[in-house]
Amino acid sequence: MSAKASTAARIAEEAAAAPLCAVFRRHLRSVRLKYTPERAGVLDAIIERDGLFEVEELLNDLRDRRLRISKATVYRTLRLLQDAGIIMPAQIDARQSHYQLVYGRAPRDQMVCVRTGRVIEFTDPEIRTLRDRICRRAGWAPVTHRLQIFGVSPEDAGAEPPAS
Amino acid sequence: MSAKASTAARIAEEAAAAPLCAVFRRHLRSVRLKYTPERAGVLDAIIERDGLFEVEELLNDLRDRRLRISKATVYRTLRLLQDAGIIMPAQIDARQSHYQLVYGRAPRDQMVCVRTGRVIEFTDPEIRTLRDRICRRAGWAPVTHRLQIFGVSPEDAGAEPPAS
DNA sequence: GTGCGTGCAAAGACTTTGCACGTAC
DNA sequence: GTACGTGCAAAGTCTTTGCACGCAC
Repeated sequence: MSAKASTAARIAEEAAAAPLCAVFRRHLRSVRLKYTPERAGVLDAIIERDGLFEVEELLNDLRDRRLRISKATVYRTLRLLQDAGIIMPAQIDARQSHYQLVYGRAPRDQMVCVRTGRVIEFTDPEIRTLRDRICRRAGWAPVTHRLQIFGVSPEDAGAEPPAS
Repeated sequence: MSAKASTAARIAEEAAAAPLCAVFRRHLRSVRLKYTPERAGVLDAIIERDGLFEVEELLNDLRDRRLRISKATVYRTLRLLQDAGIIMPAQIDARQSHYQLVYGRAPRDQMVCVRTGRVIEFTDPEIRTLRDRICRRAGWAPVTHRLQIFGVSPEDAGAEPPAS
């Protein structure tokens, strides 16, 4: 990806990110809950992470920002954000819990290197087209999808398999 | 899927299933481990399950067959089967651990109903083609993939969202 | 007798829950 | 004062590990 394309993508994402807190607020109101500083803090940290993140990272980020938000609250907020359709579990790895920001952006697909575990995110419009075609044939209404391609990246082709 | 197609598929799968224990045995030998009755029992139970399964189901199946194989051994065997490339984690749900049989069969993709959590497996050749094209462009060597399409199935269109 | 395999129970990693206290309308 | 939110610690769920015993070559 060129620097130019990446910059354009970032600007587009920042524009999309702006209303996220509004989306969250709207959802909370609809279920009669409040938009508290803790909840806002968690969402902000997620937006900063831009895409894929782990709970552990989020907790660190919040700690770094001197926001003292308990683990319990973070987990509770993650569930609310899921309900709001803002994030979804990414499930890269069974042990660690990864989530990804999904609201207002095309689903990010992942290529995972089976040698090193390295994850590269990408979006391919053809996947979406194919997904919608498959759904149409089956009579389903598509909502989103998750695609993980496992393979060996050229950089890691000589690497040892991970310790696991 | 018609009864005829399903029968044909089953026969094909049974043919493919036969050598699975040989594949496992070969892998075990290559890492200087033994093909024990416990390990065979776990693999058999997985083959019976045909595709997607959870650890809990496996444990029940083994118990039903009066095979007393401890949970620890099942988990240890699952790891070996993963190493052998026979199964892989399916990660449908963060809580339950799902696995799927992958050796010698096209990866099964899943459509997950967001209303009910119902999972339907399918295989679409175009997905594989697209996957390989994406890999080629990126210089990766494809190994396998996992695709989950989330949507609303026609049968469940009126259903309540799950309790979660 | 060395190496591997197993079951059991304990320990781990991560997540959820119960509870008491706070705060806002 | 009612309803919701939070932190803390405890409980829970699922998985892995430590250890002693057993078996096979």
